[in-house]
Amino acid sequence: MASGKYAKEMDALKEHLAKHHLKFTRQRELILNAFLRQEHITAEAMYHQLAKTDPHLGLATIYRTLNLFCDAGIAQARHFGSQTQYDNVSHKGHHDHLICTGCGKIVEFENCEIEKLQEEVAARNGFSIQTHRLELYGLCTRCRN
Amino acid sequence: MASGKYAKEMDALKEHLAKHHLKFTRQRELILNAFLRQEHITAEAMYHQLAKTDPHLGLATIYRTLNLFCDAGIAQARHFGSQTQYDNVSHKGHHDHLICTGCGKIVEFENCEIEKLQEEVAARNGFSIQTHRLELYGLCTRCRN
DNA sequence: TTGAAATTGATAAGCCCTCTCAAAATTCTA
DNA sequence: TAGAATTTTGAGAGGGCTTATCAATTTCAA
Repeated sequence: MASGKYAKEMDALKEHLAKHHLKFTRQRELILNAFLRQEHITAEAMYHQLAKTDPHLGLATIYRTLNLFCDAGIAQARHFGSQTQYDNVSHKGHHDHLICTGCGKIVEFENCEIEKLQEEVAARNGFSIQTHRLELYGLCTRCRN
Repeated sequence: MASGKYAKEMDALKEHLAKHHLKFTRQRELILNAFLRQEHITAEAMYHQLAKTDPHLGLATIYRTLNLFCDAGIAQARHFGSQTQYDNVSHKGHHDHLICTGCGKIVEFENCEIEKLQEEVAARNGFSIQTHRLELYGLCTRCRN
């Protein structure tokens, strides 16, 4: 049992590592702690952020580790524009996105009723939801003219 | 007024072209007709599909044209994996997905209540929805053991 | 402690998409 | 309708983001 601020996710990671014969490294711990402070981040952004304290951390390692987090259910990759955003699944207030197809504007929102209906749909099909992704595409007020 | 199976979209395209001082070309007509037969397609897939009958149609032209369709409101780009999917906006019968993170099983579903709530959220934020994407990730019955 | 196996960092390579530019096609003008 | 002006096309070069490669290092189980 790990202790500390992010004990739950640390345990989830360790369990995933053990199950797949992977190893717990300084870099993985480092990147996990940095990642969990964010709601969502790109590999590039994390690279620059960590470079301040760990200048020798490679970009490839960041990518590999964030993808590992996705496998472990801690992160979720989302393609946004030309880059990949890694979302923090455990972040409270999971939010969804309204995306304007005209100007690219993004509005975040949260809706409990929708989430409840999602649970119902999942239950009807024998699924237990771990996470979800909802993106609404349309035109914002300004672009509708 | 265009005639034929896809008259409505053809008119929409011509109107957009006229408004922006662009030209109506053989390639644009060709690609539009091929595109409207699909629910969604990638530029690469369309390139190979059209190569059978028009081997000299360039990939860059496909990309340019599909992006033009997006500007004209006929198509909509969506990043999926490493590629861009161009969705046929006029296509009805949108469905969502339940995805098992254990075995990869995918179940399609449709839920009017969720769609209604989506409309409400969008309206509250001044958006008019063109399309959406909803994916629920979790474990199916079998994988939960 | 020791050896097998996994990971790392640097960079090359790959993929997807856009840019460039001369030749061709379309549209406008008279 | 002929010619001029403008846009588009096709082919390949270029660019951004991500993954593959590989020798050196680190982890972990026995």
